[in-house]
Amino acid sequence: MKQMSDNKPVFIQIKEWIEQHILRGEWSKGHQLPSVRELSAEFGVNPNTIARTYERLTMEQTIHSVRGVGYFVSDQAKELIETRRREEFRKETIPQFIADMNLLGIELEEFIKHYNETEKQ
Amino acid sequence: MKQMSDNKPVFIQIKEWIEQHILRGEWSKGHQLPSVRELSAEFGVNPNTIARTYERLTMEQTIHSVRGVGYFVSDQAKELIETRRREEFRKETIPQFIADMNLLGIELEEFIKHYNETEKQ
Amino acid sequence: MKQMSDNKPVFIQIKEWIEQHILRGEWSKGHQLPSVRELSAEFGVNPNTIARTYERLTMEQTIHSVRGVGYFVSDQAKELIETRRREEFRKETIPQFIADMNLLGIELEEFIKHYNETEKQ
Amino acid sequence: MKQMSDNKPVFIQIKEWIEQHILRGEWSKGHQLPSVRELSAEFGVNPNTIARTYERLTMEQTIHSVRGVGYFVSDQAKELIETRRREEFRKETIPQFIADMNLLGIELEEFIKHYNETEKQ
DNA sequence: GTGGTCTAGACCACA
DNA sequence: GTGGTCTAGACCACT
Repeated sequence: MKQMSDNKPVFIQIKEWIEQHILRGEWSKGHQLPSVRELSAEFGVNPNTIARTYERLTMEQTIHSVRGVGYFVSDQAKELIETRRREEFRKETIPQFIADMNLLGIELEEFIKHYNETEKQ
Repeated sequence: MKQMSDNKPVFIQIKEWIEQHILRGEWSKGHQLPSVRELSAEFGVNPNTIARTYERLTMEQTIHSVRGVGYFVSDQAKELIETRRREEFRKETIPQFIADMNLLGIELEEFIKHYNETEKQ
Repeated sequence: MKQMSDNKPVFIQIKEWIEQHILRGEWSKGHQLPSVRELSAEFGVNPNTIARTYERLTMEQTIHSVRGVGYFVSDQAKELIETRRREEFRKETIPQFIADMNLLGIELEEFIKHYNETEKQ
Repeated sequence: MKQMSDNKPVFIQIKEWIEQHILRGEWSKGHQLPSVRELSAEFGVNPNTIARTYERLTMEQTIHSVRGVGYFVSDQAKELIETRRREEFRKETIPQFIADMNLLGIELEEFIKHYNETEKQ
């Protein structure tokens, strides 16, 4: 059974887990997603929770359902996710991150060191 | 009346607003904070909400109360906040930030450019 | 409906009532606590009061919440409570108790007599 | 300026400070207490707070006022305080203390050791 | 005036 | 159903 972190709602965590697969190219367009039952078993959550995740992803046009068959990754899925996330990252995450660095006195050098160490792995 | 963003709970936003004042040195140790009623008027929220904020800050030993008198910034307040936040930033924020950069294909150069532009301001 | 003494705030009394259950081993790690509404009915207090109790126990890492599910006893709960209480007892309660004995002229023998009588019960 | 601990209301702390003097025999019956102004200066509190302390002690017949002269320790003061405190100590403090010892697994031997060490000082 | 506790009731997010 | 946040208003203890 997959492990989940705390804090975030479960259905958001599963949504992000799915988006990771798409972003990394592991699930490309047309790929069939695991069934609701399958995924609910894997995460140990109520099927309703998975249904809710799929519903949300459908609303965002990341996936689409084919009645009686299952859910599939949409054609534009990867681009949509990337665009949305990049924009948010540049407009909100980066400025906030830099503001925090300044406030806490974290130097750019320290960040670059962290970055390079992560890259090597 | 002070403006607040959405997303986060109000009492957390006010907590962070207070911590900013302390981190920036505007409210140093021994400084008396605005009274519960005063601050509730300033933010346009219920006094209970401010009381909750102060209660939490008290439990974190950032401030302390004197009954019938008011709330005061604790001696170790700034150090406590900085220590807590730096630890969280290094252990959680930075790794997550770098993971997102990689996932979204944001280059280190772009980040450094953002950083330098922010610095100049 | 459970009975409570006066003097102490209600939410503290309920907090201690919960800690007793944990200390006595009746509620071990992973045990699900009564829901906020359930306990508020049992003690005849407002749900907010129970929520406050649970919130404080959460901040002390004695319990933790799972949204939409409930509150659970944390793994380290018993040890945490015991450590905190023992420390307080040794550093504050015992010295104060002995000071009072001396001040009031209560002899050690009398205390030991009380102690042994209690033990037999 | 005298130091005060936290937690307890100031006027209670001052009340207990006065009672200590009487219990220890330092202020025997007929002894004139410090004036309100004097004591308020010594403790660094508002004169109202001292007035309230004296008022309470007067109500409990521990002291009495002579108009235009000051406050004096009553004849039965020491006995009154001792009786009240001893009763409370035997009926409430000791049983609670022993219950806590059992709950926290503090042995009688440890208590006696604490007791003897305090005695030597 | 200050903080501390509590009730009553609302609305939201989550499973 | 669960917890989480917030408002409105009350009463108390303390300075």
